[in-house]
Amino acid sequence: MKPVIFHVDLDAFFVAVERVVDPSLIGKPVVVGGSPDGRGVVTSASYEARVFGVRSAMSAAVAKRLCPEAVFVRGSRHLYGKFSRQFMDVLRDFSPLVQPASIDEAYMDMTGTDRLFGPPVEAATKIRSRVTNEVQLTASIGIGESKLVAKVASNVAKPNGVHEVPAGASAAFFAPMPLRALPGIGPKAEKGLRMLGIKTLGQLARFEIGPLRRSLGVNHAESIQRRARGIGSAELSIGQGAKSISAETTFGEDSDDMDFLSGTLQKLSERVGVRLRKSGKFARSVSLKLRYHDWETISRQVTLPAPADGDATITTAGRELLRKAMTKRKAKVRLVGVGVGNLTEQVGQMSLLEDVASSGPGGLDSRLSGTMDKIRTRFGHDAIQRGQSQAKKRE
DNA sequence: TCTGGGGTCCTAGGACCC
DNA sequence: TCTGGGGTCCTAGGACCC
Repeated sequence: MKPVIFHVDLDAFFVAVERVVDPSLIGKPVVVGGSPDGRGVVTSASYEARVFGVRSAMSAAVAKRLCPEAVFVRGSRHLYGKFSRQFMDVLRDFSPLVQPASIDEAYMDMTGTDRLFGPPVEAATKIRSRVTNEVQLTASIGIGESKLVAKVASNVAKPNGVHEVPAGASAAFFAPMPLRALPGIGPKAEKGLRMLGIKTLGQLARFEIGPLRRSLGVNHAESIQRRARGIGSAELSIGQGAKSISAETTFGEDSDDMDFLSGTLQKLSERVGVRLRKSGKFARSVSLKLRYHDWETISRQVTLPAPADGDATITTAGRELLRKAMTKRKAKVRLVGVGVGNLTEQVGQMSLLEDVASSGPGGLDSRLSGTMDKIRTRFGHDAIQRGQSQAKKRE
């Protein structure tokens, strides 16, 4: 049986949620994102704002210049998470195979559901009306024989529509499209391909592999060309959870004050730690990210002696990386970030020789952090703080 | 115009082991 | 005293996506 994959994508998600909460925003140009007076960028713009050229990822200051009458909204992760969960729950009523791809989109394997919901387009209509009724948001759905085709099709369907690409018609569907329509071709790849005279996916699909390899690298060239021909996987990956967890912040003003940087790093580490413990996993590595005033961005990583989930372990490792990095390049910094990676589900057998009393799983740091999580859940995040972060409150 | 925050995947080099 | 080849782990950086 030919696979039937849906890609379901909420329309202008952040803006749409803000309008559910505050209906006075309906019909106005709305920009969700950072402050236009500081270093904010646009996360999402309503269609009314897009008319003025406002796009996501552009600086909020520029957006304001393009569209002075736009309403700027800060946005709340928490709120978006709530809507996202409701949305995913609706999808799971239609198929057990749902793969969330981000906060506002998911793939569904709808193969063989005809008898339950009718042919694909009819099923898509049912899903969309349930999303509208229960989550108060509109969704667009792309239907194809692979995740790749479904994803591109949902973009064609936008806003508030359905687009089906029949099995076997994928290559023809892609052929006239511009390069950037293919997920995986960004600004760099587009530039390289344009220099070869390639403008459409059809041209890319037929192009000689030799020059493509020289432009994109051997592996990338072959995978991009395969995708341009409409060939993609229909396999959904379900329920693996995050592979890394990180938190970062950009300062209002660049700083090279070690006390300040170190204090910020501790707060970020605690935020990461809370999410890590919530996931039930343990980290085998800790990473630091620094962006200097001149936009040079570095990352440094260490592997921990044993998997850990405690705040102090993350903070200590991050501090050590920070100290080394700032010794090597002492310049003002605009962004600092901390992350954990190589997450493991289970804790291996601990060697008796290993000193894990303080940092390891079930060790002092892990248990203390867990206790702090419980207190924070009951009384709020600021109810309790570990030693050193109190003196350094100056964000 | 001046660039957020959260992720994923890939590449490439060096260390280390057999 | 002139050095192979394969595999795995670790680290750094970059492209890309939402």
